[in-house]
Amino acid sequence: MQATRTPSVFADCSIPAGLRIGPVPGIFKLGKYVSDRKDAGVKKMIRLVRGEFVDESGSAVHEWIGLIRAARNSQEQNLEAVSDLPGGQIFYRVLREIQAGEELSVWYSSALAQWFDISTTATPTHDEKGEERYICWYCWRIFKYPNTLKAHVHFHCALSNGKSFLSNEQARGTDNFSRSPKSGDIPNTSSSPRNGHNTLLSDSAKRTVSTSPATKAGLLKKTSSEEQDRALDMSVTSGRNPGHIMGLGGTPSVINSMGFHPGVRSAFKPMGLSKISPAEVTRVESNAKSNSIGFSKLLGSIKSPLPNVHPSKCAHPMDTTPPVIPCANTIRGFPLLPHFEETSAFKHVDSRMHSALSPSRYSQIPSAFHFERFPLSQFDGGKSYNGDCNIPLMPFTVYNGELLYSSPYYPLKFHFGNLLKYPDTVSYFGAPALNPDLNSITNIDREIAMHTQQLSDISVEKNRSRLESIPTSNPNSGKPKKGHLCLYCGKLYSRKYGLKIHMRTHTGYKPLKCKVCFRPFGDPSNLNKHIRLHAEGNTPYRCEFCGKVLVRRRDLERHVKSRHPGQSIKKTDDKMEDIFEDAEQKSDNDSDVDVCFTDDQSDQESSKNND
DNA sequence: CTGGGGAAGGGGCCC
DNA sequence: GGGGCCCCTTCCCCA
Repeated sequence: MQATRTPSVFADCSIPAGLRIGPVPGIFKLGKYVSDRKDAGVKKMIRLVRGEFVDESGSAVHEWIGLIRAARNSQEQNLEAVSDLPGGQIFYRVLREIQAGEELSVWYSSALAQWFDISTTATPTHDEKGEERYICWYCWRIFKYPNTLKAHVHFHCALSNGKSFLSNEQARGTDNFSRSPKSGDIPNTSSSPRNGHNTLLSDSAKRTVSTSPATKAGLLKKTSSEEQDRALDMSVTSGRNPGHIMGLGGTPSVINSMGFHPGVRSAFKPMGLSKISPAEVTRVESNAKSNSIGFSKLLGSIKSPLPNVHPSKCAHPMDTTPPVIPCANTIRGFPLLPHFEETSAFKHVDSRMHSALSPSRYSQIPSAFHFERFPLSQFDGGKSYNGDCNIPLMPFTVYNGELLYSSPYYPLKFHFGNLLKYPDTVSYFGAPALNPDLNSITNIDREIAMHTQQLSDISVEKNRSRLESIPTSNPNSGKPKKGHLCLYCGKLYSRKYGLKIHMRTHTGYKPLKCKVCFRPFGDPSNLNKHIRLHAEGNTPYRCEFCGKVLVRRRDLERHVKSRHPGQSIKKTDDKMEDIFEDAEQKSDNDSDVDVCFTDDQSDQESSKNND
């Protein structure tokens, strides 16, 4: 899915430094929607008229201030968000003179960043090209800009709990960042803004918000549009909800006691893997497999991984209350899945997987909704229901002999499309994993852990629309569709292999590498396509009108269409066909022997070398 | 306009 | 025959 292009605010005239814009209405969530990529949206021009900022239609500040983009770094930042009092009204202060035509771009002042528990620093690392990159030491995502990383950690990272370990130095504990600044000088009041991203709003809650004092005061004069939502996420609960996340930022010791040590490379692998011996992994896997004997047995074993939490409370996995997680393979409360194959996510289902998927979300989804779409009979006797909550842990259905889990989630691309790819095929643990499967487990588990949290941000309405597009075996919908269903996005594939490759788009697992440039690929077809690029001059498509050589038929067609309008490509050119075949054969040979290899193969090779 | 990658569908081979 | 896989091709998106 392509991200909606949102307007951004530009200066229509020069704006002198020191001026204030604001106040910012609504719940302040600056940066929640910032990404490394900046879409070219509609320009909203603002100017100073008699000392007041208005846009081209004369609208006052609160109408458009939410459209001002979050700055990705200090270079593009020309405003800073400030507040006179902790928890008070927030304004944007002009840091330097803004030229006419320049985009307004804002980031937190230091004080405000502390108040919001957002890191004030992020130390870059460098990629293989020497370009600066910012790594989230929780989930290993890589960002181009410091602020996108900060926002990621604060708003989105499933593994950070919103904490701010951003730089290598911080991660190693060489400063005080391991301690939430908010637990210090600034009191952690119920109006503290952090935590919004962990909440999910019911309709009633939305109504509550809509009648909040802020709304009544006219600050939220207009219903929040998508655009305004970027900065003023009004659709989520604030301090009015004394919810389960509150206190997270103020209880760092509890979090740390869970054994996570940012920056220590083993800190990630380990939560899932270091504590599990290969034998243990095998055991868990075999358990899962044995469970697959009967779904009723499997489903009946589903329990919350948080034994201290009464199911009726439907505690969120991010809740800080239960620091003790009995499962060995967890990431700070996010259970890691046992070893399972890429495509077997619906095959070897472990009970903890389901409980990891944030039962609290379901606690706020009208249960009738699930019942309606997933009749009890489809849940294998209803054993997937939590008896105390009377809420289904996961909408299961069994179809074609496979356990289908109809994801109520939105397509994941929606969430990750703005993020840079992280180095999927490199070893995260300093050295290549001895067992390639373990490496893949890590990728898959990490992805799932992240997806779990990312997905928890999604509104019920989106879930509903998503669910409605999921193929079901509903007798009313005619002949049931056959195929292999993707756990994540609900897509149906006619072939299992197709699903396997597709799953890699969710998990990020890219076992194939170009041996020339080491670029990783998840899809062998794409690797082969890529490999052709290395076959210099040996490309099969040459323009018969100008001699230009192109690597794909599409390129040639596009080229002829644009450069030689009216001309057409000959249907088949024997000579070209020969060249193509030669190139193909070369490519095939190369791909078998020299050019591409999988992690497995490379491991075999390395082990041979070691021998 | 062009180059490149992501994703997916379908044909075909091998076991 | 079915499963797994490779490969080609196409479409789409993006820089």
